[in-house]
Amino acid sequence: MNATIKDVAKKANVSVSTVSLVLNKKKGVSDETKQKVLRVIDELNYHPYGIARGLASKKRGNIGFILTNYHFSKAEPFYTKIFLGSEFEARQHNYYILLTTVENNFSKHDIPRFLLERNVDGVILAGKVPAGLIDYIYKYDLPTVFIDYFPSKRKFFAVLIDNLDGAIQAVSHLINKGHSQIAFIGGDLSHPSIQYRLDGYKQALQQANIPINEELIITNEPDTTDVNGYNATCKLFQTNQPFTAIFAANDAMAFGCMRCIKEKNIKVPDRIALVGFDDVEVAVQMEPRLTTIKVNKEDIGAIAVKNMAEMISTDRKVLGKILVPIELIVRQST
Amino acid sequence: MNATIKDVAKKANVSVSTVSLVLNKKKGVSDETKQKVLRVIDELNYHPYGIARGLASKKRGNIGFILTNYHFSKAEPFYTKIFLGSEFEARQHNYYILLTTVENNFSKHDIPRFLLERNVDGVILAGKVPAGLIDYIYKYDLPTVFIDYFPSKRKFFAVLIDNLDGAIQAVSHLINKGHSQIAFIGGDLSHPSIQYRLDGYKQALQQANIPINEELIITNEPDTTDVNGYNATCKLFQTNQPFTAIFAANDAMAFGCMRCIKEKNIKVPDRIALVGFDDVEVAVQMEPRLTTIKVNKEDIGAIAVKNMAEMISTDRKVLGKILVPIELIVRQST
DNA sequence: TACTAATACCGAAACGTTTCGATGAGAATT
DNA sequence: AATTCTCATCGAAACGTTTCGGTATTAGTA
Repeated sequence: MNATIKDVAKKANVSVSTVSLVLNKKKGVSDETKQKVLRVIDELNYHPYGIARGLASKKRGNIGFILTNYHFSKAEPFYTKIFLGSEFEARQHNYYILLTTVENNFSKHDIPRFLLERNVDGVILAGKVPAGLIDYIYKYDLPTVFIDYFPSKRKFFAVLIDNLDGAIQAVSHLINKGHSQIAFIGGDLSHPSIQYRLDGYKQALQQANIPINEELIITNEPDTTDVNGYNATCKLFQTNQPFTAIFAANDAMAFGCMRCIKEKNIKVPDRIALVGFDDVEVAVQMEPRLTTIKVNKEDIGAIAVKNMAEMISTDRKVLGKILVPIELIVRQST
Repeated sequence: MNATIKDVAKKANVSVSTVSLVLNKKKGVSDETKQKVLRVIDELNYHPYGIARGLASKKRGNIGFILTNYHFSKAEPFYTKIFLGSEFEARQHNYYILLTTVENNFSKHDIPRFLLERNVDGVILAGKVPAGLIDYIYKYDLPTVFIDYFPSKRKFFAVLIDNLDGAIQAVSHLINKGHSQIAFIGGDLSHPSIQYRLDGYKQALQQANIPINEELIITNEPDTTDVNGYNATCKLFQTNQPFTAIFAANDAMAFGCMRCIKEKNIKVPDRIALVGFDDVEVAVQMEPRLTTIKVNKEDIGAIAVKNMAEMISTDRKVLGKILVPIELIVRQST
């Protein structure tokens, strides 16, 4: 039904291998034959059969993209956007992304099928994936890129958000606005990103010679969700420490924070200014609109794929971290 | 490096074809040899090489998933959730989803590569995809499933939201709450979904013997976004028609609607009740929380894949529409 | 007992490419 | 004139499966 390379060869009066050479833009074909072959390819509307190509060449043309179920089904499409960025970039390099989600409680029975069937040339791991899975992948010795997370005791290549710089910019912005009593609400310090944001908060204060008031740092929430932002803010008010601004570890917490502030009938930004982190969609829908640190999520995915493509083509592993720059977005809440 | 079917055959003292039979659970193998082969497979940690399998069997084990760029990057992950549902269901049936996004202004140069390389056994098209692409796919004669959209002049199989029923339930709910002056705000009636929601609105009123007041129906917005919801609501107030409830064509519009109402310092639900459609994430974050019609997005994707898997395995095309049931979620806005 | 049917298994072709070593024709070097 | 080199092209193996026709072996039937 569909034309094969044989049909092309026959019609062009050359051998199959010559057609293959033309197809793969390899040298050793005269210009004349090349043109002839290309013409026939066009006439027959021929396109190489991907799977046969893969079998012969050992190249799959696929990149596996693994994230946890939890990360993919979360309300804010943070990782989804990263994935989208990967998808776009992948097409530039002629790769498909095979996406799979894994459960947090990983067992050896849910090893992604694309690994078992050796269906990918490399793997991108986004977010905090189970350690068991990471172990497994390292055995395969496949090019691997981590996103927004990295394994503690291995060599790796990771694309990360510049959390430190983001936090510094956020807090410096508040300082420039005249604030000096600035609170921090966060949670889950075991996640490197949150720890860096706290570090940045402290550094910014130090740079401005503002003493750090530990009572204004609320970090004992279990997670960085809306509800925890609400709770942390309530706790903050209970300390009775004076403050005029809050830096929330992410937008979700900022959202909960705002709810708490509104309940107390306090005006934002008049009496309290608020800055978030991530620039998720809801940040714009907040009332007043949230000043925050923008992370270009699509870029992250694209960078990951770009490096992956390079690893695959050069056949050597890159190591290290890439910090993706952030941007301060000033809106109404400060 | 990796064990092949030959290795298994040799070690189990059987032929390659026998191993293949065991692998594919076909009959014609004695229980004894089957056990022997399975044991060796386990010992060698053998797993068939997907690509070779595909080449020999003509089955690809992939399903293409196409949506427009616009639909994938939109704020609310409506289609993303559908995609996630597909992904989960696909794994149940041992398929991969190859996702690709296409531009709205489609040209023959951006035909998804998985079609050119014949890398998929079927295609799922989510949302309003360019007609040119649809034409192309029909030429391939691949199993095809549409989601939330269908081509006007072709035979097709589609998974759709039960918009009519949803609208009837939404409006009936308002009527049961004692409302009789109920407005409708919508836009883009050319999209079948919105038209059905308007139809349902009218039917519900008729069932309750409430006359339809055309002045309370605002549908001349270009699209169903937040901003348009805001504008439509402003227009509604300008008509000076009395009303006590609004049915918005979707949650995004309901969100804009709420903004407009709040600006006028009108209490919801005390003076005006509000119902949306879709149950997107922000519906819960609205203040007051939005009563709406819940659409199970993951289900939609799952149903699409389930039917696709069936089409592929039975090798015949199913035609018709599947209406996915909806659910009224009563929250604070009514 | 001789023939047929069913069962378990095998060998080899086929799937559509890439790749590598071989070949022949000219051109360049000795 | 003989030799080597380069270049364009080709033939065939290889990739790892599935599948189909064939063949012993055994069981069943007349």
